[in-house]
Amino acid sequence: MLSKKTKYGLKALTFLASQKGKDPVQIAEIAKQENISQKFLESILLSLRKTGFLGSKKGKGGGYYLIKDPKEVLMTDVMRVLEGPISMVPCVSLNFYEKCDDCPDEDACSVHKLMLKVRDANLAVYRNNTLADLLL
Amino acid sequence: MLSKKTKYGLKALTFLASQKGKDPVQIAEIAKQENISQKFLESILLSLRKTGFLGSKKGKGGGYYLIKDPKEVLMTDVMRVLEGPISMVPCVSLNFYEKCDDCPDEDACSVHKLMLKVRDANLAVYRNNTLADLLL
DNA sequence: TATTAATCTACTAATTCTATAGGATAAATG
DNA sequence: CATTTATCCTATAGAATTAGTAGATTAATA
Repeated sequence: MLSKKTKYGLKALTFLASQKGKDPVQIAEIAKQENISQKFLESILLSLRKTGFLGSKKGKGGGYYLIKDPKEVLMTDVMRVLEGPISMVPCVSLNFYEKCDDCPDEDACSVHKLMLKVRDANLAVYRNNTLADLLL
Repeated sequence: MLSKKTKYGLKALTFLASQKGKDPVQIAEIAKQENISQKFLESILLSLRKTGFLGSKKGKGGGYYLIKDPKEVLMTDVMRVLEGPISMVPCVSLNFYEKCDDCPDEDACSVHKLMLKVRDANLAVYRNNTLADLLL
């Protein structure tokens, strides 16, 4: 299941991408438009800022704004930050690889074999979609 | 992340599929060979029996055995039983559809749009793989 | 300086996951 | 028919994760 964090994060990014200008948008505005708990959204936007997707401005007229062009924002990167590894098991992860403690031989593992295919299929989708592709 | 339940279930199914004869295999034997907690595996095998993947026999010489030919066991069905819906959000699920309570218009939802593609990609993998494909 | 809005820390409630315990039931064997 | 063997079933408990809340702080603007 997709976490609410990811769901809300994607909606917020899409909302910001759909704004005409590059003026900062307040958390409260995004939360209202997208039906998201404001306090929860607050922490999500913060993490998106710390990972380089958003910029922010404090005080009056402040808010969040996209740093890059939506066409340059790959879903692989967004998903890894919001949802975590794209792989369903660490032993097939490109960016978060870990050996299974219970599995003596990776190459002989049926789960490993299946999850490799699943990983590749998901990567293909995320690599071929940018924030701009979510816009309409 | 793939749950341990699914991981263990897949390993058990593969183990049973790799057996030469159709003689029942005891839980203890599978648990030992695959490094799985026996009691946990017990409940997993039980659910696989109740959903028509396995048969069982009690008493001495008893155990679990595959009911179908591994070639006939689709990963779509296995995954749905062990891991639940293949879709990451209910609003794109074929078998477990539910409307999002926060989303006024599905067709305008960026998350919906992306997750449709993800679902299709995953379905393609699971539909094209049977238990027999995990064997080597 | 007053107002506005993001920042940060800490905490809580609910849910799900991963088991474990213990007895009931059924089948085979001698 | 009694004993052994192994599945069946219910209940429960600890750990981890998720989702959300509270409240004080910091920075920018007018």
